[in-house]
Amino acid sequence: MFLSSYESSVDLKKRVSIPASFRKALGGADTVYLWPSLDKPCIEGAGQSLMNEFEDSMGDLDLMDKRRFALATYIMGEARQSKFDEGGRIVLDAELLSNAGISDKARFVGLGDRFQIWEPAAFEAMKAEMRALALESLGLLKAKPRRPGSNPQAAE
Amino acid sequence: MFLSSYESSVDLKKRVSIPASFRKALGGADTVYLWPSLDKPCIEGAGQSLMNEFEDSMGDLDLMDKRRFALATYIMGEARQSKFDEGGRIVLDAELLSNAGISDKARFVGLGDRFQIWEPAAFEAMKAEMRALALESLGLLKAKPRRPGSNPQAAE
DNA sequence: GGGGATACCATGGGAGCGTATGGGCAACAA
DNA sequence: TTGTTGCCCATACGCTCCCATGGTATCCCC
Repeated sequence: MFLSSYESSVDLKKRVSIPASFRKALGGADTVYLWPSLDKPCIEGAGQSLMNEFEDSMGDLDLMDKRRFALATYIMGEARQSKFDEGGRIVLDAELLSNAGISDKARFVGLGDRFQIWEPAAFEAMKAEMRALALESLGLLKAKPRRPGSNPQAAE
Repeated sequence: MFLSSYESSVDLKKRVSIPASFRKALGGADTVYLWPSLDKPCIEGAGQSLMNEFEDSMGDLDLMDKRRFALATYIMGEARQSKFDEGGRIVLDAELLSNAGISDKARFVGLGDRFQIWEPAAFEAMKAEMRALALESLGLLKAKPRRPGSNPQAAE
């Protein structure tokens, strides 16, 4: 699971270190998938498993469904597979960088099944904007009844 | 279950001992999840099971739901997984400490399924404030006339 | 009940390792 | 050639893990 957030620097060769904990979350694989976010000025990234989920979900749509084509174009078409070096770094290409407005600092933000890479100031601004909504939405979590399968013992 | 409250000191390396009873509440696991409280100047913490509940609850929201994104950003993006050493200590990073205003003393407060870490004076202030509010609220309850449709049994 | 032994807990310090980051070099394309 | 890309080595710092110490509460035995 991608958790927490980290800031790392982009060097002259446009390389950034993927946070060590994110690399561990990828479970030993040496590649990540990256794509420009559809609706936000940032880069999104994930491992093989989320990519497979996308593929499966798309498989549920009709072959000629326009939406399928749109999704394929924007997700499959825009995604890149990046291999990181032994230092755990990847190279961000110019398109990804400019889409997110990143120059020399990049903030990695874990979102569970995926992560995002933001220009630090832009991330702070977005977060401030989201705060009220997050507070409201907390109620959604609390309202959830305990499911039969869960193990209450583990919390004690 | 996280119960009662304890005060422990933060050393030069920003380490704090997790109260022994809290460690027992984690049921043998050697990690805790920590995140800055969304609405209070303190740190919140919990074990794996509460984190799983968060993740599951979020999974119920639609992928493009703004609330899902807000929650993911504030919960997954802010939470850290901390492993404690054999002495039962964890390291608090600078962001968590500054958000809670903690310098050299930390008060652990059990809240059942999670716990909070406060700067001792801030905790006392909050408690005093809560007490006043609780007293006021009691007055409101007494003043309230019994409604016709209500069930007197349930209130007694 | 007093005294001591023991186990556990909180806290301090040090050493080794992993991570982040900079730079060099060769292969390849424009 | 010149710039770009992938691969490798080098280094410093910070963090994690481990060992050590002192204090306290509990239990047992005398």
